[in-house]
Amino acid sequence: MTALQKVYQHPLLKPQDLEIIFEAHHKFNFQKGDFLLKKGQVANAYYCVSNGLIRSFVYDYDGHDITTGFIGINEIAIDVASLFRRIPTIEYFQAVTDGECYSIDLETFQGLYHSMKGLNEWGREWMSESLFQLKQRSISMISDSASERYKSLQRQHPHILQQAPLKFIASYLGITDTSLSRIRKELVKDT
Amino acid sequence: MTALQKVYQHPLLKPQDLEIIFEAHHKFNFQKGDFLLKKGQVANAYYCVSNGLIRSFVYDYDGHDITTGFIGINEIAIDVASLFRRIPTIEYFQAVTDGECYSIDLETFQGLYHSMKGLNEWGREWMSESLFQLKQRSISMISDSASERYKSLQRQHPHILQQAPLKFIASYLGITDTSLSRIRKELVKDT
DNA sequence: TGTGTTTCTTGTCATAAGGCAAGAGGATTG
DNA sequence: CAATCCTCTTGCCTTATGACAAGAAACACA
Repeated sequence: MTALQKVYQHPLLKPQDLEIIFEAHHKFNFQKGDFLLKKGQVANAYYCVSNGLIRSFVYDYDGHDITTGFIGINEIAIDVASLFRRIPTIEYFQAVTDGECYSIDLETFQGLYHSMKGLNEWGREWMSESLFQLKQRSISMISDSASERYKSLQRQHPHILQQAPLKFIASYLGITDTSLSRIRKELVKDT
Repeated sequence: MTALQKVYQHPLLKPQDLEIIFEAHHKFNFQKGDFLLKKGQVANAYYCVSNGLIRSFVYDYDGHDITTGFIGINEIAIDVASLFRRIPTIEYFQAVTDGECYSIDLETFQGLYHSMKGLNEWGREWMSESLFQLKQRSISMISDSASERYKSLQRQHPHILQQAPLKFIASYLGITDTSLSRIRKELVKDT
C-alpha cells in the first residue's frame, strides 16, 4: 500500500475519489537539512511523507533549537494554522533524513475539499485526530517524567529513535541531550 | 453582543444562518463543581459558555488532579476527539464557578454542519485555531520557565486568575501550588 | 456564633534536570 | 590521509521544583 493510500484511508473516500486526490499530488525528493517551511512564511501546501523523517522546531527565548514534532512515513507535514488561516508560521519544518513526499498546494486542496464530501469528512477527522494527539502529548509533558516520556517514544515510535539524533529527541522530550544521555544510561542499567 | 454571537462570528455565517444555529442551542445554568463530562463517557454535545468558568482536567499516574485547560466566557467547552470520533474521553470537564452556557447536541450540530456551508467553514477554522492554541501552549510548556508561563497567563487571561483557585492554575502551568505561591512572591518582590 | 473546609503561604529537605566543560568515537570532506 | 565536524557520554556543581508538614486567613454553613 502506498503512502497516499495510507494517508487518505477513509470509508467515504472511494477508489474514484482517491484517484482524483492522488493525481492532485506532486511527488518530490528531499535531502537531509532541506526546509519545507521556515518561520515567518505562509504555508502554501502540505506534504505526505512516503519516506524519511521530517521534524518541526522553534527557537526558544534564548536561542535553543527545540524540536516540536516528528513527521514520519505515511504522516502529514502541515502547519494547519498557517495553511488555512493564511498567517506566518512560527515553526520551521526540516528534513532529518533524505526522503520522499507528495505535496498538494492549498488551492488544489480547497477545490477538492469543497467538492468532495468524503474529503471534507476526512479533513475533519484528521484534525480531530491531530487535536487528540497534541492533547495527549501536552498531558504527557505535564504528568510523566522525562524518563517515562522517553520510554513511550521508544515504544510507540521506535523509527524516530533510529532516524533522529539524540539532541532532536531530547528537545522533543523537553530536556537536554545531556539529561537524555543519563536517562538512557539508567534504563540500560535496569535491563 | 451575546455569547453565541461572539462564538459564531464568521463572514460566511449570515443573520438568517445564525438564527437557525442559535435556536438549535439549549441554555442552562451550571453550579460550581458540576461535571459536563467525565472520563470514560462519550461526549454528546458541546457547550458555549456565556458566564462562569469551566476547566478540563485529568488524573496523572499517581492520582494528582492536573488541570489541562480553562474555558471562559464566549469560549467552547468541547472534547473534539470524543464528540466527533465517538470515543470515550480521557478528561473531566468541571465547573470552577457557577455559570451559564448554551449546549448543542451532536446530532443537531451534524445536521446543520452538513447543510450550512458557512458552519462547515466556521468549524474548520475553529479547529485550526484550537490546534494553533494548543501548539502554542505545548511550545510554551517546553521553552518558557514556570514564572514566564504564569506571567503570560496573567497578561492574556487575567479573568482566569480571578476566578480559579491557585491549585488549578498551578497544575495548569505544570507546577505545584507550593511552587506557584513562591513564584508569585518573587514577582511581587520585583514590583 | 462556632466549626469545619478550602485556600494560600512558608519552612525544611530531597531530587531531577540544567550549565559548562572535556573527551572519545564516528562520519564527512577537502 | 589529515582536519574538522557531529554525536554521545561523563563529571562537577548549581538551581528550580517537588514532597511533606504546619499554620494563617478566608469562606461555607449549620
